Amino acid sequence: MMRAPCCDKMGLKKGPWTPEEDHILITHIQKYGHQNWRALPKQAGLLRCGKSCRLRWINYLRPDIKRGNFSHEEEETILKLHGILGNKWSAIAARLPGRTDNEIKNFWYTHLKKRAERSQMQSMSNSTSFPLEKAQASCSSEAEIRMAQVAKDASNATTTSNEKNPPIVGVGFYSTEASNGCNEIDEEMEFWYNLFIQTGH
DNA sequence: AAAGTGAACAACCGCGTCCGC
DNA sequence: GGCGGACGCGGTTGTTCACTT
Repeated sequence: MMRAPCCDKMGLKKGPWTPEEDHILITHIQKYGHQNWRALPKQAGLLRCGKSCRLRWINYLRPDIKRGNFSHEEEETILKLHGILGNKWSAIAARLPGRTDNEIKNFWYTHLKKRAERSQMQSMSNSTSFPLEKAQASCSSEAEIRMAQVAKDASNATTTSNEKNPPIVGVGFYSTEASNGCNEIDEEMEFWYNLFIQTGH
């Protein structure tokens, strides 16, 4: 199928948004809403493509956006949800009110990825005394199975396209818990299971 | 003070899916 | 049921800024 050209149209501005453009976009959306992103820039008198407007609004101009540093709780939540959901940034963002998928994605790649990798390396070295595979094999609890199902459902509910992402395997931060035994994993699973239930999935 | 380097963040791009015609 | 426009998502790139040499 032929894809309609979007941002490559001649005459459309690219690059950083100016305060004036932000003001125009905010005013227009507050007045008329955003039923049609494609038509919006023309109606508002912006030399931007609809995609660019949408991104700007969703990631920075929405009134409910929470700016500033991530709290420790938010960090932990991202780490855990990423372990469950993988790179489903929109699904993760849905569990963090005021945070956007782009913000979380950036935060992951600049901060948390290294932490998760360190954690994984640590678990690798620990695995000589207590192999992860062994732990996982013996810990394939009912809670774990439920958790996988819930995570899958939650992911499907919030996003539809994602064949590209690898299967969700909690090797990263879960592995450290794995080395401590099954009970903690079960508790962890139960916690996140309950969280999903409470949030409606 | 200038150059180099890496981290952090903003924005763009391509693709898959949805949905109306 | 097929087509095509629009939207949303995730990956990637570009830019800015802070820090080091």
